[in-house]
Order: sequence, then structure tokens, then C-alpha cells
Amino acid sequence: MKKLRTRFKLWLSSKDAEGVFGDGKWRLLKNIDTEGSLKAASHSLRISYRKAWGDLKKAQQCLNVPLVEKQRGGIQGGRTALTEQGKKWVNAYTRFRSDIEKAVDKAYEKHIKELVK
Amino acid sequence: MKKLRTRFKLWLSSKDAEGVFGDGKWRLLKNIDTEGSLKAASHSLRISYRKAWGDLKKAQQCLNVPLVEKQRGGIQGGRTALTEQGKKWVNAYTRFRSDIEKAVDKAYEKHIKELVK
DNA sequence: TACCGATATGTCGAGTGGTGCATAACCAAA
DNA sequence: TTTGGTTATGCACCACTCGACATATCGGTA
Repeated sequence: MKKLRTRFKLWLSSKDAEGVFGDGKWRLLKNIDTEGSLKAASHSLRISYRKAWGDLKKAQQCLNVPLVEKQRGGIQGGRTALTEQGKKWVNAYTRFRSDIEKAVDKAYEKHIKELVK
Repeated sequence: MKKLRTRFKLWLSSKDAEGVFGDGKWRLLKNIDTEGSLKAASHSLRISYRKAWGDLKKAQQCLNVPLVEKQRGGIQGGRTALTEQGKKWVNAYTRFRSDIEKAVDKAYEKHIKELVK
């Protein structure tokens, strides 16, 4: 039997939209925070700017919360930064996801591991 | 703010295959157990027989474990039933998944809920 | 032995989500 | 006022997945 590892995807959905917020958008926001722009964030995540931009738009529309503050023009061409609410979401989701990750590892040890050896 | 619900997908992967075992294959095995055939199971899950058959093959190949015992011919044309090992996998994964589900709900209450109101 | 219904497996087309490209709009600084 | 780099947005294309078909095989039972 090959060695196995657990995988999971986590997200939030509303009644009318499925991917409101989840791992992808969480990573995107985190990278926007460290990189300072949407373009740089998408690049460091190796996803297209087109997708990153669409994801961000969707998250903000669905949550109806301003997660980032964007600026066009200027010496660097523009920038994107997290708002206070954006930071709160990142932090909350980080803790949320971390709890799940631990639970997955624990549950694997408890229920699956014995089957795999 | 709209009401949100948590969503997650869970699966196991090996070094050379991604979807070794997960929610979909777990549901398939459960239905095979109750329905008695791969055809009936795929029908009750509303997935094509083609997909169910492929999924099952993949799971058995990747895990290298005989999860089901199949029979062709006979008065009913054939049948598929879980082996002892298949049942063990179903039961273990059921508990595994249940633990995660609880953890997700709990973590949502703890970390996310306050952001959404 | 003919039949029936399930397993077994390849193939092609539709739908989906993402990438790449093209093109505006924007604006601080030179 | 020109420039440069970023945000903003539509669109065509591409890869991947899944479903729908089309067959072939199998083997108790009538």
C-alpha cells in the first residue's frame, strides 16, 4: 500500500453563489497583503491576473464587504491593499483553516491510518 | 450580509495519483452496499455508470485493495458487493468524515460567525 | 441454447473553468 | 504632457471532466 496524504478544500457559500470565500481567495488576500498589488499577488500565486481579479471581485460582491482598497495610476502604476475588514477576514479564515487542518490530521491518525499499513 | 454555510471536500492522495479515495468514492461504495450493483448505485447517485465504473477501478488500483467483489451474468445479469475490506474502508471513512464535519461546524462558530453578522 | 440484465471499455461531444491576449482607463512623476 | 506600470474587462481558445452512446462479454435460468 502506498503512503497516503490527506487533502481537503474548504469554502463558504451563500444561497445564490457557491464559491463566496475559500482557500483560493484566502491565499489571494494574503498575497495581496504581502505583495502590495493584485498583479504581484497573482504572479506569486501563479494564477492569471484575469482570474485573480475575477475572484477578488466575486468575493467582495458576495460578501458585500470591501476587502481591499485599490488605486490606479501613480509612479508604480497602482496598488492594492487590504482594508481592516480584509485583514479580519484573512486572520479569521487562517484560524478557521488551521483548526480544520489539525482536525483532518488527527482524524486521519484515528480512523484511516490503521487501514493503510 | 447573506447567510453563509460551510463547504468542504475531503480526499486522500498518493504520490502518483490525486483522487485515490474521497467523498465521491465513499458515497459510491456506500450505495453499492445498499443497492447491490454498480449500475443501481450509479443510478441512485445520479452519476453515469461510466464514471462510477471508472472511479471504482481507480480506487481499487490506487489503494491496491479489493474493495468490491463483482459478478457478471446470472439471473439478474450481475452484481457488485463490498468485500470485508471495502466495508472497513466505508466505515473508517464515515467516521473520518464525520469528525471533520463536526470540526468544520465548530470552527465556523468559533472563527467566522462573528464576521458575518 | 437463447435470453436478459449487469459488468467492461472505448470514443466523442458538451460544459466548465482558467489562460492568454487585446485594449481601456487611470494618475503620480518626470 | 508624455510615460510607465497597474487596475479593469471582454473574448477567444484550451485542457479537463463528465455524460451519452455504442458495443462486447459474461453466465444463471427458462
